[in-house]
Amino acid sequence: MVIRVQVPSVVDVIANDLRRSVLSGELRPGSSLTEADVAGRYDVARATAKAAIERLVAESMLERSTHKTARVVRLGPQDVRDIYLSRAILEAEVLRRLAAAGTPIPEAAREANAEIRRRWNASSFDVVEPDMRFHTSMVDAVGTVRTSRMYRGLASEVRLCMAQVQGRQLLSPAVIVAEHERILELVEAGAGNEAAEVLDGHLGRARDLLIDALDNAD
Amino acid sequence: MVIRVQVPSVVDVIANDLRRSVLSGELRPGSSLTEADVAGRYDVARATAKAAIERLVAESMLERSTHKTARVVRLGPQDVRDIYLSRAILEAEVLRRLAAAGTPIPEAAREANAEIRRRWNASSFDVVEPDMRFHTSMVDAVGTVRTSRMYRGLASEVRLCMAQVQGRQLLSPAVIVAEHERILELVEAGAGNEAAEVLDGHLGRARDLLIDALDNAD
DNA sequence: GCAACCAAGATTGTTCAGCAAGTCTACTGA
DNA sequence: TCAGTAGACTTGCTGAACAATCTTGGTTGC
Repeated sequence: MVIRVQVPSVVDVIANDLRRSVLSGELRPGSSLTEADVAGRYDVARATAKAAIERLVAESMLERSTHKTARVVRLGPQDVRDIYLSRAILEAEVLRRLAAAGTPIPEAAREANAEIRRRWNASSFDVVEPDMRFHTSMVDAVGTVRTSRMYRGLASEVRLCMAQVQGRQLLSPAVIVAEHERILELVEAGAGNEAAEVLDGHLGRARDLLIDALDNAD
Repeated sequence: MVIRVQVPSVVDVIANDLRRSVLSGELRPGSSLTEADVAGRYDVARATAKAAIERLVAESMLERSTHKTARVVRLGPQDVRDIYLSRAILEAEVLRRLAAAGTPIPEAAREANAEIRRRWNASSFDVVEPDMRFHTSMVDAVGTVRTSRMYRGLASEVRLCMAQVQGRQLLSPAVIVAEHERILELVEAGAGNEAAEVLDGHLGRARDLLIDALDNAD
C-alpha cells in the first residue's frame, strides 16, 4: 500500500488559515476581505491571495461577484433551513441504507457520542465538534467518497453558522447524546424508517434552535 | 424583483469552453492539459489559464497534483458505482419527501420524459440530456438549492462518463420512459418507499450497463 | 435639505517577464 | 540491460503594470 502525500502549496496554507479565521469568528460575517489585505497579511503576491480567496468562494465560505471585494458570508434563517434540509435528505437515506445492509455501527460514531457525554459531564456545552463527528462518521460508513464529500461541505456550513452564533445556547448535550443513541439502536435493529424519523426530529430541533440563536445574534 | 446578472470573466469563458471540450469528447480522458497549452489555445496569460484549469480541477473534471500537469479524469467502474450510489441516496430520499409532502410533479419532469419518448419514436438513442433533465427537475422540486447543487455535480460526472463511452448502447429509451413514468405515478400516489425502490432498480440497471460499456471502451 | 452627478481613490481582472523548484525524458556509461 | 543523470519542460510564485469597474465623498443644481 502506497501512501500518497500532497505537499501543500502556499495557497493551500493560506486558504486553510483563512478558513480557520472565519470559523473561529476572528473574521466576522459580513466583513470584507480585500486581495491586498490577504496579500499583506501573509506577505504573498496578490495573485496568490486571489487564488486563496477564490478557493473559499468556491466552498461558499466567502462570497463575491465580479469586481466586488469578497465578504465573509452571513447565513440567514433561509440558509439554515436549506442546509438542514439537505443534511436531513442525505443522512436519512444513509441511515436507511446502513440499517438495510446491516452495516455495523462505526466505532467512530460511538466514540464521538461518548465524547459529547464526557464534555457534558464536565459541564461543557461546546460539543459542536464531536457532534459533527458523529454525523459524518455515520455518512462515511456507507463508503461513498462523493456522498462523504458532499456531507462534509454541509458540515462546514454548519460550523460557519456556529461561528455566527458564538456559543449561544443550542440543543442540550444531554438531548443530543440520547437522540444519537436512539438512532444507533434503531439502525442496529434494522429499523431504517424509524431511524430516519428520529433523525428528522433531531435535526429539526437543532435547526429551530439555531435559527432562534441567529435571530438574537448581532 | 431584481435580476442580477454576472458579467462573465475570461476565466469563466475559458473554463466553460474547456468543460464543453471534455464533455464533448474532444478532450479524451487521460489526455494532459498544460497551462501553456490552454494559454496558447485561447491566447491568454498563463495565470488566466491556470485559474481556469484549477476551476475544473475543483469540480473534478480534471485532476492534478502539485507540480504535475492536469489530466482529463478517466472514471473507472469504482467511480461509476460511487457516483450512482450517491445519486441513489440523494434522489431516493427526494422522492420519499416529494411523495410525503404531496408536492405536485414538476412540469419539467413530465416534459423531459416526453422528450425522451419523442426521440425514441424518432429512432434516436441519444437521450442523455432529457434523461438527466428528468432527474434534476425531480431533485429541484424539493426546493433546496444546496441539494440541487450537489446533484448537479453528480449529473456532471455522469455526463463525463457518457463522454467516455461515446454513444455505446446503454439503457433503452423505452425502458427509461416506462420506469420514469412508474416513478411519477408512485410519487403522485404518495408511495415514497415504492418510488424509491423503483428508482434504485432504475439507477442500478443504468449503472451496470454503464460499467459494461466502460469495460469495452478504449 | 436633498437628490443627482462627478471625480478621485480603491479594488479587481488580466497581462508580462522572470526565477526557483519539481517532474519528465532521453541519452550515457557501466 | 539498466541505473543515473543532464537538460528540457512544467508548475508555483513573485512583482510590476494597466485597464475596467466599483466606491466614496464632495459638489452642484434644485
